[in-house]
Amino acid sequence: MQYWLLKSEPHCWSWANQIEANTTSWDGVRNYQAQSYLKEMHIEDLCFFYHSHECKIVGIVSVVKAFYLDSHDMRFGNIDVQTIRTLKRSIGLKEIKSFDHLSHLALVRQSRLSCMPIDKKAWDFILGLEAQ
DNA sequence: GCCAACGTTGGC
DNA sequence: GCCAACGTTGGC
Repeated sequence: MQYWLLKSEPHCWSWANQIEANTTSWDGVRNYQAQSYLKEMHIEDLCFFYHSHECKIVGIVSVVKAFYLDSHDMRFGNIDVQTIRTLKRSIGLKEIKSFDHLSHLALVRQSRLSCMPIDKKAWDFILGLEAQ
């Protein structure tokens, strides 16, 4: 089981859209590094759903279909994700940045990356913030 | 809305 | 294959 973070521009695809759709193809990733992470994802992996611009994690989705080529553009591929749940409270980038032991995250180091791994330790810690 | 930090393109 | 110019993303 691996953990990830997926960024979405809320004006394009918001958490509300995700809840309504329940299952959706995660397409439109056009960055080489992000694509390579998509390829590494497996069914049942969990992903934070992050709103860019608002800069906060709002929910959790799971991978329900592994990497497959996009039918319209064979140079790139997608995965499918399913809504798991909304976080009890959203967790902002500012808060994440306030912890030194989270400074290694690509979320902090590579702001432009839209799809990235989250190690289990960081995943558990961030989820723990939810209850506070 | 601005701009830093990338990624991409194309002329050489 | 280098790199200048340009385009894009996302945090602020």
